[in-house]
Amino acid sequence: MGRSPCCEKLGLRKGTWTPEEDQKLLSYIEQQHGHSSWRALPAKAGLERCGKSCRLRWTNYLRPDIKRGKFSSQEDQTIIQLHALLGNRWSAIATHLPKRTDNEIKNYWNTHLKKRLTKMGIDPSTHRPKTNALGSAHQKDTANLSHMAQWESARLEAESRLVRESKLLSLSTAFNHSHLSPPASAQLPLAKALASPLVTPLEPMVQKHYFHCLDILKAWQRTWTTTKNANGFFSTAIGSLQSPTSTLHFSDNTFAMSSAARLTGENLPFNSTINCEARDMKATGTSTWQYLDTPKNNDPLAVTGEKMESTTGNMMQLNHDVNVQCDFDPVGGAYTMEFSLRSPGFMEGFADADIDDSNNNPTGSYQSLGYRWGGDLEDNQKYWNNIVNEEISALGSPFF
DNA sequence: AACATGCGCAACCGCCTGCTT
DNA sequence: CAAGCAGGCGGTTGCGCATGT
Repeated sequence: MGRSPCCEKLGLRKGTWTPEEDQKLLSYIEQQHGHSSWRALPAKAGLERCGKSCRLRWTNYLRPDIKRGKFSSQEDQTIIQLHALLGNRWSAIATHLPKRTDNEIKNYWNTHLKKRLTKMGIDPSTHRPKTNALGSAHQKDTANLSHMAQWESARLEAESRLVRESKLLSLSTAFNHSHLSPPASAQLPLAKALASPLVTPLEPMVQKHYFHCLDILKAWQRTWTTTKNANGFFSTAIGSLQSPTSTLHFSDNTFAMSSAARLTGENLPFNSTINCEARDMKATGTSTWQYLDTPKNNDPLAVTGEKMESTTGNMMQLNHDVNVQCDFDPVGGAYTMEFSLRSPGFMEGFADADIDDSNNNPTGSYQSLGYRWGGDLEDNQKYWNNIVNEEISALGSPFF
């Protein structure tokens, strides 16, 4: 059906706004009537503009809660990471950068960040290193970004799961909301949930999806480091972990989401034991090890996983063994391994791995030190508040 | 000094979704 | 149920300014 442009009416001004026009619009909205109806606003405010133009001018420029000026390096990083995760969903990205508009972020991406990534040898659309154009040293420099880009696949999986969950939920009374009638919620785009302004209360179920997504972001923003000690053991851990700031409890088992914790390094374990510890939750599912990169000699891998089940409880011990076997010579092989857990709530993992590769039959252990999963709204709200207060570096997960 | 080129960004355009009638 | 309206979103344009020749 579409909608005809509202500026086609004769006599309506277009182009750059004058200070006088700005003042009229500002004065009308702030001191008189707000902006309940953009279409009716221009005439009432004495502006020869269409309502759409007024709305854009207000939201992108005149609104008092807009931060203008140079983007900080932290904002740069956030935009790049979010773009890798969300693509060109500028409104969704803007919700994670307080006081920045989607239009400003979009412009900044197109004029600065895109070029910067290109210079670094990163394809700005895929966030992967451009192939065949880089030396190994450069590849190392950009490995982290490549690693980040791998989370995109995890995100897509999570998003598709969210859509499936939404479909199921839409059949229940839980989704009885005017904005989410069954046919609409069955196609609930995650981006819509993300794009919802925080000042507008989200429908509770959508809030859960929203905060789960933030959890993904949080996990994704961590960096993994792998070091090898003097005894020939590799130790892999997530960096910058802090003490918990709140206690989470898991109140329902509605959602099935996955977390993915990745280990990156060289000559990582071939026979591994995974010990998972969780609390206040019921976790069922299958964990898998997966080589994300092709081993050096392209030998096939034999990966086995065991189904795990646990019970609920205040303090639950979840022991789970996974064997990862491969039959290629590990020497010189560099690859990435993925360990994923699926649970009723979102989990993000923290793990430590000790791998002994000092003999010809390398073994090692991979021990999870804690998980954080989707909890109730209040706790997640605290978490979100911390993010918007730019305190992400001081955040930690409850059980780390 | 004059012109060309590049850049940044505000603003526009067209499409989409959801709501109302 | 269809049509129209309002607002939101992402892609694109074009103006103004800075820089280069």
